Amino acid sequence: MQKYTHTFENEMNDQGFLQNTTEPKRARVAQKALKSWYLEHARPLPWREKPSLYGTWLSEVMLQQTRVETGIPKWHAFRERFPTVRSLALATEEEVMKAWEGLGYYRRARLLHKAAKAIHESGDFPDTHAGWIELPGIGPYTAAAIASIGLGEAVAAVDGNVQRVVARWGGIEQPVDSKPGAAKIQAIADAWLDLQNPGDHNQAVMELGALVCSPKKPACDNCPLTSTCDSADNASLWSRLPVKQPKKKPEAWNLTWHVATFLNHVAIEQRPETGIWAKMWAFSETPPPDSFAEAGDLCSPVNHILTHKRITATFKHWQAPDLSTLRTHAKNHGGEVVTWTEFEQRARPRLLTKIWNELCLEKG
DNA sequence: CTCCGGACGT
DNA sequence: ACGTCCGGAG
Repeated sequence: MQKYTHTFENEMNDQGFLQNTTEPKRARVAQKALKSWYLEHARPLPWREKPSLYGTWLSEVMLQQTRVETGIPKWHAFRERFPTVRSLALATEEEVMKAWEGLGYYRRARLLHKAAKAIHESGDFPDTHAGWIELPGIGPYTAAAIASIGLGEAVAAVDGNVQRVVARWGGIEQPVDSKPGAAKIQAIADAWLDLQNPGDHNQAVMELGALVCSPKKPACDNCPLTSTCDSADNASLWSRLPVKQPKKKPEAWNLTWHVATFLNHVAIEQRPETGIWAKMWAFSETPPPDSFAEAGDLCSPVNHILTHKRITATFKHWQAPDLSTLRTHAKNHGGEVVTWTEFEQRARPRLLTKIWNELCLEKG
């Protein structure tokens, strides 16, 4: 874990004078400003109200790759469904997946469940950063966030918000996702860290990234760091930062789902353990045998754009001659037959839930 | 459309 | 170091 050992060398300022304030001083000035700003501007987020390790852990995992506004209602619903880590540990994976429905990155739900079992098994939550990072689904950021917020451990948490704030503040031009770039970001984050109050400090940096130092239009006028920030009111700099390594284009993907039905019953299957929508419930990607009557498309092709795939999904409708044929067909694919209403209880990809009413309307 | 965002498997 | 996983906002 990162300690407060980094030191900066003295630098010339842009007037060419040797600065009488060393870089660590500059970091302390930023830290102080951040602290008082946060006292005034921290949002009343639900997991901050009655903080608990369980609530903090859940919020941090949910907020990996998920926006706060999306996370809030899901966090409440999840806590209601699984009030304790024990109840989560004793739940089935199916139930956990269902509670995660719509949040995306479904592996997070399975890793959260695995971690809950490990915590339940060991009798309590880990009480150090080192303990947390051992758990499934807990990486460097999440471990640091939980350890600082929940345990008061002095570790700097670096997420996307922090990368942006720090890269702009320090004028870091290297890609933040490269090894040298990440090291620079971490060094500054470590130098900023408030050792007395690491949890609030980390949240302050992230809050600043969310509320003020936003990706598109940072509000430098309202920023507590303007006096020390390299990018303050410098659009040609902040608009380029943070630098990220170029990402490859998503591939186009045509997906055909074969919707085999008999009256209000439908054959469904659980997707494989790996790949897109792992272990979510959907339709078969292979057509049923000849005894099924082709009944056209259930709806016009649906476009669903993800970062890594541009999906065009077609829903081909097939009518089974009778219920037992439908059941046999489903069973051959490791699937099962349910009513549409029962299907709604399963964890389904967003692509399905977003056009669910159209599918049901046409189901006949 | 473009951009945003952590963990983990390879 | 790079690819794979999702969904929502602008």
